[in-house]
Amino acid sequence: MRIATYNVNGINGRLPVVLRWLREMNPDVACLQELRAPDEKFPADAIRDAGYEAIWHGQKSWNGVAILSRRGRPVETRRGLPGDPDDLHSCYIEADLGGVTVGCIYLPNGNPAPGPKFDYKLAWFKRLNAYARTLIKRGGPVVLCGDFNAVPTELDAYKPERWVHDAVFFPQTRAAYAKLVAQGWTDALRTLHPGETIYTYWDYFRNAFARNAGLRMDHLLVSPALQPLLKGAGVDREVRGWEKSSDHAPVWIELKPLSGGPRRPRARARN
DNA sequence: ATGGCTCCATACTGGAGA
Repeated sequence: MRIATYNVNGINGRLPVVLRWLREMNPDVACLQELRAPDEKFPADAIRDAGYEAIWHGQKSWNGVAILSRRGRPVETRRGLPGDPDDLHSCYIEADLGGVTVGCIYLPNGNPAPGPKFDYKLAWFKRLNAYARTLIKRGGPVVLCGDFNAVPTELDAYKPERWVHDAVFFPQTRAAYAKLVAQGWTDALRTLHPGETIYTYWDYFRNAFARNAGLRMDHLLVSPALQPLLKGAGVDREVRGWEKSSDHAPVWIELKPLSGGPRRPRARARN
């Protein structure tokens, strides 16, 4: 089972790229961020024609998250993080997909930092961490993925010194991310590829992609119950080089099939 | 410190992204 996350930077402007990516990479589940479209402008028909059922939480111009599945309709379990009923930003949606809980995150960017936008980012991060802890305590199989707008370590940035004044690399941002992972989550990309240069974002300026001047800030975190099933992780890097690409590339994990339960014999292989 | 590029809105320009 392949679960992917992709910050599309405008679902309608990006639709041809997204459909091509779904067709070529064929993820079972796709979490999208930065739809930048209200609910009524989500291209549900085109996505259904591509073989995916979807749930989404849109917003005019900014933010917006969606979960797509080609293995049956995602069953929505939450939209929006708990802890602030006045927060109207569309930045979190969650679904059950065949027994796996998948949370799709668009963590606020927070620039300029310091300032009120950065304060909002840190407050949002704090709410995420509080909620993520309840997921860990519940003990089930969970994937939390998306654009965290957090660059975990210096290894995850080309020329990290250029980013020290940016909200994605601020010490408080990295500390919040480290605190989240320390709850028991496995950062899939980094755990399976320790020491490697892995980027998921290259800005549109300065020919950044061609120079591989990127950042790693799109992440897939798996809960302890899923960690033994994690068998692969990667970045669909070539998508970033396609015509009219997002500034992010899709990122994915591959999970072994969930067993039907501790006492149930393994199902016989289907042809 | 700024700009480079690209998206969206309702547009001939500006805000946000990171």
